[in-house]
Amino acid sequence: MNTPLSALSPTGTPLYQQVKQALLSALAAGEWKQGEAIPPEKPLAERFGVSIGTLRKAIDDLTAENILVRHQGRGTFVAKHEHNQHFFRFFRIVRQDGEKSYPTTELLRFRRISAGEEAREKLLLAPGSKVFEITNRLSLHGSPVLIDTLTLPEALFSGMTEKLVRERPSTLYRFYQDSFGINVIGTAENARATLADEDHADLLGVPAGTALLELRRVAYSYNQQPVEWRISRVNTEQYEYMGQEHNRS
Amino acid sequence: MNTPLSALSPTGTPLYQQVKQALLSALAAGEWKQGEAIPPEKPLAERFGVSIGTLRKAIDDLTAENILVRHQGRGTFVAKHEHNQHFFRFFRIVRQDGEKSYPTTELLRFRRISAGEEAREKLLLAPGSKVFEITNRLSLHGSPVLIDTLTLPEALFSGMTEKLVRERPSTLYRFYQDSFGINVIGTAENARATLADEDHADLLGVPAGTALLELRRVAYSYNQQPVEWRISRVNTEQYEYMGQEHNRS
DNA sequence: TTACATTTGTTCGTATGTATA
DNA sequence: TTATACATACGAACAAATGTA
Repeated sequence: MNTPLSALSPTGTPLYQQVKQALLSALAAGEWKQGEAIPPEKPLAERFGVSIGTLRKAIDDLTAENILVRHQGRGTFVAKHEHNQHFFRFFRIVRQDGEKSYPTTELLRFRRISAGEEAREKLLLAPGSKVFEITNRLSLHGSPVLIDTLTLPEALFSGMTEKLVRERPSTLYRFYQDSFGINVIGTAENARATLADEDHADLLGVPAGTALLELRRVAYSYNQQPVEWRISRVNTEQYEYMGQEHNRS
Repeated sequence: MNTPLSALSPTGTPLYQQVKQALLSALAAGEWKQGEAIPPEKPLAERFGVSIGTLRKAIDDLTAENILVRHQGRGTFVAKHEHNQHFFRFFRIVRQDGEKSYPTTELLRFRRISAGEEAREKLLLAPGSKVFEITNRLSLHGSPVLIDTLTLPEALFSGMTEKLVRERPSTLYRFYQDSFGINVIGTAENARATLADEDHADLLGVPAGTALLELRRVAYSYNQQPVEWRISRVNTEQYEYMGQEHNRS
């Protein structure tokens, strides 16, 4: 039996937040692993010396933060951050009728170069820093729809090779996580319209001068660390970029 | 005294969600205006015939959605969506160096027409419904940058005239609020790339065939009620669309 | 299929603490 | 100081979902 929390931290912070911290500590200590169930509410409440309601409020917070997942009748589980769904959270190109599908990727080019000025600015790199530049073609429903040009700091992705990229068994962001320990947790994205140059027109199978949507994205890891700078050029004849909905109720 | 909710809707959806909907209905009916306090928890709980805890859970949801704001010791207030900051929350065009500025607007056209198919779909209107169609030109730093085509259901904006639009002293969304009691609390936005037609080229002062960013937006009020359907065509030679940042922590 | 035990979900009412006017 | 209002905490009861015997 553990010491009641309130005895350790008499006042100041609410009890349910102390419980939340205690749960986070237990998680960090590896007491329960990803995908595993944590103990039922009643035993946990007893362990921490609080009422069920207080324990539930702590768990409410943790589920809101996607750290725990509750399933009525089954239990409360440690969230897994490895679902494909999660990795596709940042892919926002859909058909104009709204139908979503998963893209297939072709690696077109892999280079190790000195970072250009814009890449250095976006990735907070010093002049002369080396980066990997990767060009991919993504297709939806069998037709090429967008060309991605990725820039990755060599410092963060040391050991990266074309072979690794080509043979990765999963999505790119999953690959970052599994092979380099880099978790993409957010992106900042801007959009412009451009005309397709010869190269892009060829790659997308459209005439030069076609209007393309140009998305410029920085992907961030913890602590706002930029880890990827990406320019996507999208043929929006049949597809469109689905913006995040703002504050709907 | 109102009828208890549970009597109207015996089972199925949880009580606290019924309370939440009832609160949203009261808000939509204008029972409390933005910035005003709603009644204290206890009277509200009695009015809906539920316990304080259930009422609080409903309000928890609404505060999480930024529809209500709680202040300990003062009360619970209808969130204000009337700060300039907020109104410009939905204006996301910035100069490519990142500098933001406020646009100036010119009214180019005002019409009352039958809603087209796409507008009907987006605004959930019956065939034959009348709408107001308003075309604006927005300029930044003195140069025209985008053409907005707005479609508004006549049913929601009855009494709308060109004169009112032209002489409104405030932003458009503020105008909706003050003159028609319509609160825009969210938007869903998609993006495509198009080529400028003759009209848009003239209005924006660019050659026909220039690539334009086309933003298609539905604005929502409470209960996902669509209130405005808008197509913006943006000259992104010097400006760009600043997407919402996704989930950074 | 049925019955049952387990676990989370919802709702209740009460008491006490804390912030505000 | 006092009254009001939201915040926290408690525990009990029943509902709903799940898995298993």
